[in-house]
Amino acid sequence: MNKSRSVSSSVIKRLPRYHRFLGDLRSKGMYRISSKELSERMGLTASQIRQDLNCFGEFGQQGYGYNIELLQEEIGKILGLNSPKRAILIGAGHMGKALAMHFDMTSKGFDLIGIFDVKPSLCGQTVRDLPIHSMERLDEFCRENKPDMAILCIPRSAAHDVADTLVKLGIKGFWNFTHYDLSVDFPGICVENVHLSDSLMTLCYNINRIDN
Amino acid sequence: MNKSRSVSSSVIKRLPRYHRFLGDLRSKGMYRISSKELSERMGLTASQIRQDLNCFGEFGQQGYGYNIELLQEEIGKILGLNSPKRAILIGAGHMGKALAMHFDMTSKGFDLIGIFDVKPSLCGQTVRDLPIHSMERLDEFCRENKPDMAILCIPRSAAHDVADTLVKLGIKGFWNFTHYDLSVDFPGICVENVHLSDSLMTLCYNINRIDN
DNA sequence: ATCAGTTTGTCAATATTTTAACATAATAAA
DNA sequence: TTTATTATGTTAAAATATTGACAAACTGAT
Repeated sequence: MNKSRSVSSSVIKRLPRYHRFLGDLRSKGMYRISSKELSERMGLTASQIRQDLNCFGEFGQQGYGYNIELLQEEIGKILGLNSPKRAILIGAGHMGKALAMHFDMTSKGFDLIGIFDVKPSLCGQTVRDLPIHSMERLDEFCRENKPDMAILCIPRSAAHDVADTLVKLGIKGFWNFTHYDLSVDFPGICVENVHLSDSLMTLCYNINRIDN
Repeated sequence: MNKSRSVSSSVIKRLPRYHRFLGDLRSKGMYRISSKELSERMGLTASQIRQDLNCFGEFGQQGYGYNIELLQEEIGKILGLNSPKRAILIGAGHMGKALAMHFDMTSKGFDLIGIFDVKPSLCGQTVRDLPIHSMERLDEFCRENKPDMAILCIPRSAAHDVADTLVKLGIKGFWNFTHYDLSVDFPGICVENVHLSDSLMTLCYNINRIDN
């Protein structure tokens, strides 16, 4: 099914959005859609949608379009949402807690299996049935539970060292909320930086542009 | 100083990252840097950095490089961080509270001036010295305080209608944490979608790729 | 069964983004 | 002062990404 050559990251970054829109259409009771109609709803070109999907196979039918349910499933498979990976959360401050409580990771390919924080006062507390462990237990926990990925909600200053430790414990990817670019330090490891500051500054720029 | 033709969003999206790295260098006591050295630290090409900066003016000197402090200031000005805009937060659930408490908006060009939530039990509570208002007070508040921007931390289902109301009340930009693409609905309004789900799915894809 | 109308997958053309190359100008050392 | 070195701003080339065009294939109505 997969075409062998590697797919550009521009395409990959659009897949979750397709997945989301197709989910919406499904919940509206729709069962089929053409690239043209989908493109209008998403604010893209039909050509781009067809081009993107073609990186992975042929999911549509001429004269008919795409089966919405089928296509969403396929994109889910491509993204790997079906076989959840184990995730641990490092840092149970406001952001960490918000993510753990508010965010359904299971439907996005991950299961949260452990929470850690340096702060002794937090240890023992429970978030969504998971106890917050002391950082001292990290080593042991990772060897027992083999998590695949870590969510970093820790101060900037701690980011590099904690990430270094985690890489040595076998962590393969980071969802990084720290104001620090991990990708530069760890080539070969997957990093998704969520730089909230950056997006806010971009918004600031854009608001100024329409004003002036 | 500004060159008149509009600058591509690829360039704009890199500016906050430059700003951040330059801040780091400053705090390390460095005062000058060449595009070559900066590129190595950031994992870019020197050419790209020079090209990017050139969209806005000439900030360096041949044979010397860039003055770090000066360049950071200039990028801050370009982004508009100097003249803070007024922001309101809609939705004081976990994510909303985490942002309000955890996040320094002032240094990113915004001042948080009001918080709103539909839930009656939250109203009256205080977050960082700001009271949480009922949504009924939104109209009055906006007319009095003229906020420029709204942070949306509300359920998906409410997103469109709330945004619609806010646009009518003069809001010019959204920092949108809802799983919903506002940009499609409101052309002309600035929207920064923070789709945490999307970045998590992208990470899932990438972790699978290195596994297989 | 036939035929007009759709819509895909793909190839080719266009546009955008990134990288490389280099003339020019400043630095810093002799 | 002179000269070798450094490093910018800018132009040109290469690489990517997006869009347009169309033959082939299916739908659905007659």
